Amino acid sequence: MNIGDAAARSGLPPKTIRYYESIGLLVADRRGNGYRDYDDAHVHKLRFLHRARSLGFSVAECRSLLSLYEDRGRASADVKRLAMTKIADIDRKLAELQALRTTLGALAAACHGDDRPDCPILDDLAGAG
Amino acid sequence: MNIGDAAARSGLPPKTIRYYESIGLLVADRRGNGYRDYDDAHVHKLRFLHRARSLGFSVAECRSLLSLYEDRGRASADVKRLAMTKIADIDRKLAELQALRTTLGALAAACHGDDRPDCPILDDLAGAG
DNA sequence: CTTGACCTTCCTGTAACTGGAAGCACCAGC
DNA sequence: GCTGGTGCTTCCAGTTACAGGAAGGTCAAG
Repeated sequence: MNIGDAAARSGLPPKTIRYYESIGLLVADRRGNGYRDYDDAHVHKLRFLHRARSLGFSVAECRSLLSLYEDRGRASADVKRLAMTKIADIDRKLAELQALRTTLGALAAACHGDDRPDCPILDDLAGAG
Repeated sequence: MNIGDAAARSGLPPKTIRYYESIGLLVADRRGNGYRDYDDAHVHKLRFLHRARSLGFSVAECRSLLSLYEDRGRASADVKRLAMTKIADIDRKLAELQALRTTLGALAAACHGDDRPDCPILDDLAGAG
């Protein structure tokens, strides 16, 4: 099938699929006219990549996951290790964002937000840096 | 003072300060030898930028904040609006990350993580995309 | 006078695409 | 056979917010 159909079935835009091929992540076959040619196995892997990306795995991590996926004899521990690392990353980001949320929330709450020039938000930015 | 001192006092690397100047965010004076020259007002604004960036404001938003900061007659409502938008962004990201965290956590918990090839994480990636 | 630290500009690379231009392929209709 | 429209190809540029590094000028100390 053409890249457009593969895109529709995988949920990834054609541009992204070509990009993945350009970095060697998933290379398609070619037909006589130069068009890329996809079969169900390709689409399956594209969906795999789509899901993995949406779960926050980087493209580099997707490359590992894909090769683990294609390796019939791999140990589940290898996959779990990647997942645990990713979870730790997420927890760090969550903590950071929550701290930001708290700080900004407090500043916004302290700001009366009317037409007066006095503003605790700017005061904080100016003073606490 | 030289850019190195301004960097030390503001907490921003010289590279970043030059970058900010290159995009017109904060332009320094120049001395006869071509060196950038900073005074306390510059350093103050650099610290302002440093703090605002660390609070998650984009460089574009920092530009707005800085011009609001320099505008003695601005209304605090303008600043608060920016902050509230940013808070909404943060809340969206938090929700996304928490959903990721839940999904990945469940997958990792279901994976026995030993040397057997059976792996719920890969099964999910393969099937749920 | 030399050494080393600091400054300058410019170029490249990062992550993961997205948008757009120029040009070929294919199919339907006339 | 020709035309139109859609889809495919490649390649180039832009995005965000810098970081790394090269080549070369400047300055203070010894």
